Amino acid sequence: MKAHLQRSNSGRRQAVANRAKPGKRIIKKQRTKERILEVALDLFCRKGLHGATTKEISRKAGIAEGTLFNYFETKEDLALYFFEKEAEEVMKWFAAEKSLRRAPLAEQLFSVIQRQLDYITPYEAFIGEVVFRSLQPRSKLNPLSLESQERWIGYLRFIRGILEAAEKRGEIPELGDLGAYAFAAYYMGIVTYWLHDNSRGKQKTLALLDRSLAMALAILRKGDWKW
Amino acid sequence: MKAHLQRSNSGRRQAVANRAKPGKRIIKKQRTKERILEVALDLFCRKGLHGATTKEISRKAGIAEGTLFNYFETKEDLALYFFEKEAEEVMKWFAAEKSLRRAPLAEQLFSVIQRQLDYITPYEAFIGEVVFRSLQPRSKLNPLSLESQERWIGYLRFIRGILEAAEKRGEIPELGDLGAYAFAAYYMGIVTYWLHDNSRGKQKTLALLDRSLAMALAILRKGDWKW
DNA sequence: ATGGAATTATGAGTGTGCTCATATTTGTGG
DNA sequence: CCACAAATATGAGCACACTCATAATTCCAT
Repeated sequence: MKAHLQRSNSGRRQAVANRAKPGKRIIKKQRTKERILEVALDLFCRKGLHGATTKEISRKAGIAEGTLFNYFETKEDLALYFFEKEAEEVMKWFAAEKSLRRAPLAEQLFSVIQRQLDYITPYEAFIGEVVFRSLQPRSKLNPLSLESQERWIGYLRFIRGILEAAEKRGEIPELGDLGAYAFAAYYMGIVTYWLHDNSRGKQKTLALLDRSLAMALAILRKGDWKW
Repeated sequence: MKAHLQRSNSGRRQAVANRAKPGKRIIKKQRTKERILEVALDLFCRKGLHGATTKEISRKAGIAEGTLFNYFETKEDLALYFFEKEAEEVMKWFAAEKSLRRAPLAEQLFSVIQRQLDYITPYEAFIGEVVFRSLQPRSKLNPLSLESQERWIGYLRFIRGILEAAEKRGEIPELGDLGAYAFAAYYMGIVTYWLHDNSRGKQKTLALLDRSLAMALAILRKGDWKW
């Protein structure tokens, strides 16, 4: 088991002791991370993931080339950070949005996806290069296999929760794990469509979302499918 | 417009003139390509796409490092070759299999996917690293964007053809381009599931295929969805 | 304040995928 | 058979992502 990043045990003591003093180290660390992310976002958008080099990112962030890798294991991880944050963000948002709690499933899912798409809009230029790689397991011979899968576990549980609630309300039959799994595949399809959608305000994608979700749920409601 | 590979105009004259004499060049070329593919398949399976190096592939194939790139633009392209060949293969097979021509759509699609999965079984260890990259557009800033999309056009047209025939038979409503598009997303989901399926003979995947296809088509048959 | 431990920064070094000017091989017309 | 052109092979060289031994910084007990 390798520790890819230089790790610290800080924070544990901090959390217990004085919470008003963040400490010079933590502040610096956070500032550096923010600078990296800021510069990386700019370069990824302008040059794409492939076109932007870690050397340039480091230079413009004012750090040494090696320092970058103390913050992100790989360049790909750096790019994926934006995608991961978007998932976290939407989960928080959904938890807070109480009016959605009792809305019909179609509306919930539509809102979730729409919100996610909104969120990744600034990353449109490079997110396509990276999204699918995060989904895929690396080679089974590669020790990173599990790790890359874990990225999605939190999100899948989130979706699973939404679906389970709908199952309990009797909106849809019991789908089990496959429900969230199917949704993930569906979401990936939507993102792909979205990436190629040149209509104003991505209207076409929104229309497709609306129609396809309505259709899928209308169907699930009708039949009594036994899985 | 760059020509990435050293190209030849050979073959044109050959085709018109003497077809019994392949010519030393063409033979050598083909042999080299075969050796590369043989070695690459072995190494990709044993070490994964990331673990196998172009240096080792070249060495074991008995060619210089640079020669490899006269045959395949990138290492990724080399790996994708196996996936592309599989698509070609299944299209040929389907065209030849006359009994399938008038089979119900579910059976057709099931057969197609099952055949494709069978075909990629030897590549299981590394295909996951590569499949999704071929689907995705590279960055819009990257000139390779269109190219990587073109990989799928042939296959999508093939699926489109099958769906259109079913539309004309009245099996399903008219879906337009979205039909093939949805199928591709579905297929990607199945492949992902297949990659993680450890059941004997991938039974779970086959069961899922069966159920999900039957369900999807039963649904499409029922409603009169206007797109 | 001070020494020492824990943490973070550094950049020369490594092996990689890939390029390109050059050399070699193959095909063709005289 | 011989020049000449076209196609193909070659490997030194390049920029890249990433590593790691070492240096610099921060923290804390004394």
